[in-house]
Amino acid sequence: MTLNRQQQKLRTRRAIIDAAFGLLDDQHSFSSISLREVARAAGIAPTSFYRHFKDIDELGLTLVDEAGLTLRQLMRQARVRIASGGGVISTSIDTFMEFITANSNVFRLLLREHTGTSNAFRAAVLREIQHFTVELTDYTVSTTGLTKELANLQAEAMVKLVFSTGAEALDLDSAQRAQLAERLKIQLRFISNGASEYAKQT
Amino acid sequence: MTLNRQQQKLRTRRAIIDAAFGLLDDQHSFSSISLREVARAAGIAPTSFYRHFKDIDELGLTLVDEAGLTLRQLMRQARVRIASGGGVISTSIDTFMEFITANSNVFRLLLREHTGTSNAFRAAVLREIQHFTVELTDYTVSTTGLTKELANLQAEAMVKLVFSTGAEALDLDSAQRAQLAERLKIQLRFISNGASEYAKQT
DNA sequence: TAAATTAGCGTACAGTTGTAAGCTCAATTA
DNA sequence: TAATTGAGCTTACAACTGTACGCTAATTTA
Repeated sequence: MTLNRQQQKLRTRRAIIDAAFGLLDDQHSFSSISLREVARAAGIAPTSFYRHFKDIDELGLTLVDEAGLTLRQLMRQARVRIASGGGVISTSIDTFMEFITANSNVFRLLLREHTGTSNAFRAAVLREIQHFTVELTDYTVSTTGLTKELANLQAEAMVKLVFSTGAEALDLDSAQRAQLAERLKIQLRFISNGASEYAKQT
Repeated sequence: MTLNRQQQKLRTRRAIIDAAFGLLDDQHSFSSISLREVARAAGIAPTSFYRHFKDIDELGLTLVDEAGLTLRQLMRQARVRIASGGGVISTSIDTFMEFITANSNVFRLLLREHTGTSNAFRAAVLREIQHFTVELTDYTVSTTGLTKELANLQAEAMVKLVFSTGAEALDLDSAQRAQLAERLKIQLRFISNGASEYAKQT
């Protein structure tokens, strides 16, 4: 079972991407790792890197894209779980917390590049998060009587709060994390109920 | 009017701190600037840096501390404005938006180090933000009938939402920023009203 | 006044970075 | 089969990094 050229190239590309993800943790951000480090971890010569990516930023955007894919898997998983019963908020947050526990480096990448030094990176992350917000807006419109306008405001606030809390959770142990999740659920109910009230008043 | 040694040393220290702040913008984070760059901008030899700071991280923590001070000025300013009339939420957000416009580099520093690679930095920023939350909690307890527990949940959600929105505002022009501020005010009302409702129900 | 302290400097060095140039050799194409 | 392509390599270099070491000269202390 020999690989042809294309397959081998893809395999090396994968090795680079995986190596880069593997180098990320709470102490190492994407901007702090060098092209040479990535190449070393991927088992290739530094100059071979250029056969796959124009420069390190192109790799970074690829990582953000892959992180976005993982995020969408999260959404799908949450939908499945909600369909099979349980509170919407509670189920979503439980799923989310499991996600950042299992994919903390992926989540960290998004968080950091969201406020990072590259405009392109920030825009790419923003796109992924907005995807989240749009989805939640649609869901809210279809399950409540809220206008699209109000649903969007509610969804945006919720997503921001969830991501912000997720960032905080990264530094906590699982007991504290569970506690934080419960607090978050109440806070999301504030928003949800507050938006309904607001809709009634106008 | 000659300076003595202590005064001169303080003056150089200030030059280093100011130089470091001056090097920060949307494209340059603290971790991306080098000790040599800072020294160059401050007009001293690289090795002289060590007469003032143990290493670059010690400078970083100093910057975070100064940023915290600036943040507290913001709170004070908001309190003054609220006292002289106008809605609490609206006045606070207007003050906040002016603050991040006038001190975008300071705010960016806090945002970035909040999710940065240094545990010490993250902790330092967290402390500053919690200061904010505590203050808002106290205020909420004293102006509404909410329990400290609920007031704290409300304040935390609000602060997270405000900072998160502030991060987004950094990349926008003033017109978009104003629009974002109005949306934020409504979202804060969601939280405020939602929390009141929640308190009634229990 | 003599001695001690110290902010700031210049020199130096080892380590790392990104990437240019050109080679090898296996897979692909003609 | 012969010619072409291209992934990956080695070598090389200039630019930069943090920081060790020891000096200078002015201030401060005794």
